[in-house]
Amino acid sequence: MGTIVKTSAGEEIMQKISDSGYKLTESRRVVVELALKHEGHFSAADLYETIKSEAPSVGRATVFRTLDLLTSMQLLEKIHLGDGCHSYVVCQSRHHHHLICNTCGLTIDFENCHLNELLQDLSRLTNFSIKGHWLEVFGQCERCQNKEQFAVVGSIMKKDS
Amino acid sequence: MGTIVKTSAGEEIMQKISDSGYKLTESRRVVVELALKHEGHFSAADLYETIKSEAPSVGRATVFRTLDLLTSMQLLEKIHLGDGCHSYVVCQSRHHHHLICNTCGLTIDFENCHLNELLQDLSRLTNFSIKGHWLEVFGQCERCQNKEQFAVVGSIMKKDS
DNA sequence: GTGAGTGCAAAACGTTTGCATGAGC
DNA sequence: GCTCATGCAAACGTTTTGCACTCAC
Repeated sequence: MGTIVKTSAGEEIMQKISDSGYKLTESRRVVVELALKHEGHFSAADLYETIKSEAPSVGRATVFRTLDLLTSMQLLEKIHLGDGCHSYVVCQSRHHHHLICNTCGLTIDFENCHLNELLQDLSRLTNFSIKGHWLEVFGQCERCQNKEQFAVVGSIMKKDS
Repeated sequence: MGTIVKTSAGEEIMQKISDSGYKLTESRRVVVELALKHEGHFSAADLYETIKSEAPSVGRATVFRTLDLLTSMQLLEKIHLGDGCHSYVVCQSRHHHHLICNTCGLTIDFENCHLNELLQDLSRLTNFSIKGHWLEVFGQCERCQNKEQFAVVGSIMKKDS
């Protein structure tokens, strides 16, 4: 307990932190490694819960500060879920969007949004100077679709267990 | 001061509230009318500030409760700004998206997002069952673009006023 | 050695809730 | 008159901040 396995992706991020002139501290390494452990998106609270059990010496404020740092370096991205909560996802490419599983949180990136034509039309019609856009797609991943079928059967079988 | 002008749009919303079986109270009327006063999006805090000066008897909790009610009736929609704050916009049509001015908050709805092809591709590639999507476009409206030009000139002219 | 970074606790923030009172139907 | 809705205040969860200490450079 308490041993944080260092991943290569984590080391890569630590390198970028160092390259940007920030110090390589143990707390930052913990936050980075545990953030990478999450398959999909995660909230600050999720991450802090994990940290409390795996590396209890790291404080809550440090989690928020490190998440902010990573977000400002575009290594993480803040996303919004349907219910209004915000979460973070690890960020790979420059301009991209997310396909998010509402059930398990699995997040898949995609790049080409084919929106250029729409944005040009909008700009022409409204005289807005368009600065950016934000697209998120919600659904259910293959695994959760299958699980849900099993779950229904299961709940019938062991009702009021 | 303290006089809430009743708009026809406001009366229309009040009618829908009544039709849905909710009571037509003075507080709800105040929230609806002052929400309609906002040209673009507004936060709960924005609205409560306005209410504190125009109708100070209405409590904070009522503002939140009424915003929730209007959102659940799809008369308002909760949107997310780039910085992570949520705001509300008055909602006209069924499926639509928003073009938002980053400077003044002016919000323009548009309906056709031409995303069907993209969503089909995504579904095919990932085996996700796609439930919905969310698109917001950010930019600067014509008026704010012009204002910004003046503002630059202005600040040069009366620097350190 | 120095200052950026930290942990802790308290504060701030936005939002929700419990409850006695009041207004709409 | 009955109930829903309200105002108030307190509680809540999340995020930020102030401060003394410490660790990476």
